[in-house]
Amino acid sequence: MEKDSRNSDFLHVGNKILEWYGNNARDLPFRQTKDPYKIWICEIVFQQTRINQGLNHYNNFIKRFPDVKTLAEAEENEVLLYWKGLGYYSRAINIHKAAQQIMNDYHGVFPDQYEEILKLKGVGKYTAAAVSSICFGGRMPAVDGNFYRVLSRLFADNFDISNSKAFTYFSELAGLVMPENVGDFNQAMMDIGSEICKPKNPLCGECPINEDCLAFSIQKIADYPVKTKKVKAEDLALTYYFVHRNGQFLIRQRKEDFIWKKLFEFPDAISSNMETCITGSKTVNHKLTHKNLSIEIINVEVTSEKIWNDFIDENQYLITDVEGSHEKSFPKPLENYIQNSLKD
DNA sequence: CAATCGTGGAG
DNA sequence: TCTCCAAGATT
Repeated sequence: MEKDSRNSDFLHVGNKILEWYGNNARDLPFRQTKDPYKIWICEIVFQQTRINQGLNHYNNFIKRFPDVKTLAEAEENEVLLYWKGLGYYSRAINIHKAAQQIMNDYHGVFPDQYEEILKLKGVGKYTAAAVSSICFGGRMPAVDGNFYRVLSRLFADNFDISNSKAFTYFSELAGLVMPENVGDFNQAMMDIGSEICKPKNPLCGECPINEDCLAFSIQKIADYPVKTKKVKAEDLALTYYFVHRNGQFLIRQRKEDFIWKKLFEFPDAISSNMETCITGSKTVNHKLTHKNLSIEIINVEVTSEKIWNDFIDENQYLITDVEGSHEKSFPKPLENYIQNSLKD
C-alpha cells in the first residue's frame, strides 16, 4: 500500500517547528523565566485573550503580586481590580483560590507534576500541560486553539474542533509531531499559530512546515479547522440607575452566578420618591460572546439628603466617587460610563 | 457535556 | 455593520 510521504516520520515536522522557534520566538516578558508562578499567571491571563490585549494586565499583575504568597494573602477584590477590563473574571477568582491552595496544600511551593497542577482552581488540561512542560520538563502537549488550527491544516483533518472530544483527538495528533523538548514545542506551536498559521490570511510562504502541510499542498487551507457549532448571542436589556449626589454615586457588588459575577454595578431600581430626581438616560450597547446587551443607564440626581440616606440604608449600597471607583472592578460599559461622567 | 463566561481586534 | 475568534475552564 502506497503511503504518502506526509504520513510517515512526523517527528521531523516537530523539529522544524523547534528550529523555527529558535530563530523566531517572540520576545515576551514571560519568555525570560521558568518561574512556574509567572508561567501559570501568564497562561491564565492569555486564555482566550490575545497577547496585545493582556500584556499590560500581565505586567501589572506580576508587579503587584510577584509571588504565590503575596497573591494568596491579597484581598479577592484587589485581585479582581487587577483583572478589570480583561474579561472572564472567574479567572481572577480562581487564580486567587489556587494561590491559597498552593500555600495550604503544597507549603507555598508550586507543584511540579502535571496531575497536581491540574488540581489547581482554574487550571485545566491545557494550562497544566503548558506549565509542567515549560517549567518542569513535562511531556504533555498544550493543546489550544493554535494546535487545532496548525494540526488540522497539517493533516488536512476534518475533525470538528467544536466537538467535545477535539482536545483528546488533537492531543494524539500532537503526539505524532512532538519532539523531545516539549516545553519549547508547545510555545513554538503558539507562535506559529498566531504569527504564521493565522485563522485568516495565513502566511504559508513563510511557514517552516509548508512542505509537510497537506492542506497547503491541496490548496485547502481555508477549509481548516472545521468548526460546526456557532454561538448565538441572545438579546438582553439591562437597566441601571446612576444615583448620585455631590459627586458621589451608589454601587454594589454582583453576587448571582451570572455575567460579571463579583464585579461592581449601579443600582437596578430606585425608590419611588427618587423618580422626581431623574434627569435623563443613556443607552449603551455592549456585546458579550453569548449576549447582546442593551444597557439603559438612567441618571438620578438626588438633592435630598434624607432620600439619599434612606435609600442607602434600605438597600445597603456602597458610596463611591470617580476617584474611589478606580479601586473597584466594574464591567467595561459601566467603567466607560463612570469615566465619561467626569466630562459633565 | 453543551452552555456559559468578556473584551477587543481583524477583515 | 457584522462575523469570527483569541495561550480554556467550569458546571
